[in-house]
Amino acid sequence: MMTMTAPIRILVVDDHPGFRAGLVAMVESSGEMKVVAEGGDCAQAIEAYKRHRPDITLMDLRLPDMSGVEGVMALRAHDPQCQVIVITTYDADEDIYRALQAGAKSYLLKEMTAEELRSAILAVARGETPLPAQVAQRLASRMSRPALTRRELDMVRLIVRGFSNKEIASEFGITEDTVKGHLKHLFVKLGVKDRTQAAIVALQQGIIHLWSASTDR
Amino acid sequence: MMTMTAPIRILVVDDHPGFRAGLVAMVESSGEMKVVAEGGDCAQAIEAYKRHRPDITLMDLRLPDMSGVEGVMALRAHDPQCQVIVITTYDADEDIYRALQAGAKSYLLKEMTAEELRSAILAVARGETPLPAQVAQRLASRMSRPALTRRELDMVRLIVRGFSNKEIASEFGITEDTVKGHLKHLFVKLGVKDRTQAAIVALQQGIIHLWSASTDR
DNA sequence: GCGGCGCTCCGCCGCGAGAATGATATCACA
DNA sequence: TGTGATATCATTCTCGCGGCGGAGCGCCGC
Repeated sequence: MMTMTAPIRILVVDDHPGFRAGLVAMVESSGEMKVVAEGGDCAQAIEAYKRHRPDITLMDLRLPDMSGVEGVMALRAHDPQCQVIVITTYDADEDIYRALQAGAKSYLLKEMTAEELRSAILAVARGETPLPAQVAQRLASRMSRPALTRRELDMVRLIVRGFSNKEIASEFGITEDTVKGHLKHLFVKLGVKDRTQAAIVALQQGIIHLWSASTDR
Repeated sequence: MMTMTAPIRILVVDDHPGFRAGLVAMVESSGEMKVVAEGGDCAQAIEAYKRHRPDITLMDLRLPDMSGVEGVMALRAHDPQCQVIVITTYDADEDIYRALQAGAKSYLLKEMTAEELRSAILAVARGETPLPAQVAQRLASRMSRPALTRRELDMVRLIVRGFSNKEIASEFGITEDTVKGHLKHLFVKLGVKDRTQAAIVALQQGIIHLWSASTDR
């Protein structure tokens, strides 16, 4: 049985040793919480979670082995009760949406202060889902935007990789006219006029990422 | 007169309080160096530099008020002898090139360990310019690439903002044919076939950034 | 059952984009 | 002085892109 005064036990997952050290310092500057384990990728995170059963997990979105969203889902698949707070530099609305969708309890930006971090951890420990004003605002803008269909996502992914309409068509085994139809809808939803702007907007909003669309990184 | 055993005095500039704390922890885990001041943007950095005259400045590339490259130039304009180490998540070759061009003595990625950081600081303090293998490799690939002219840079900037050839032409007061000519050269240099791919490649290589091309961020 | 939505396919049509080629002026540098 | 790089403007041509309208099919939910 956990008493009221027992410190909150925390797992930190980030591929930057420097930022991990910073998180540890911020967390442990107060006696009410302590870091019990650290990890640099999702595999280590799951391993550490099983061993230490932390009350709260702080997780970066961009990790070497898989995305933080996948990491959150993996942790929740293993323990649906786990409390994950995503901490990242990426404030694109789609990233926020997906992370919360995956089951994250909060979404913080790396610009946050130590006080903001600790108050968010305490709130999540109380069962709340605190969202900073800036993040909540971006999430709202995501909500008011029409969702892209699977096909439209396929389109924008290949557009960013430089595919022509014909190449996209043969990639999916459909007609070029069908591709044009999807693009038409895509442009309307993104509020753009051509494929180039569609690619840029998709990158800005976090719908796709350069590190997943390019050959390496 | 500084003696051999006096600690190296360091200024840390990063807009993330968490990462600043991590850098401080990593630096001060050894007695041979200490952080004498911190800053969250370039203005604070220059202010702190004038007051504390640090031996070495650790600077992030992305800052709220101006880019880290501008920050390096500003510091060196004030004191050409200043020793700046850029520390960033961005490993695009153009970023590396510009930072070193601006006078940075080293370029480290945030994935580095505490040991790598400290050895780089010691090396710079000795007058060397240490570059991690990964960074050196990307810098080399940048070197083997033809440099873009000023006009070609103008082109790619407006392409990323969704301008058509006609709009680009009127923006600069030149003919659409001239724009086409520049684009032709640009495509060859970037190794692409159309404006969409040019935009993507320019973003990947760090020639331009979404946060400087879009309306906000 | 029926409407709505997503996916598919079809036509027509205008325009912008890019390829090919050539010419001229300027400037830096050898 | 000549050579190369840069920037400018021009002509012609082809083709991919995107606009516009229509239409059939399957799935899901009310």
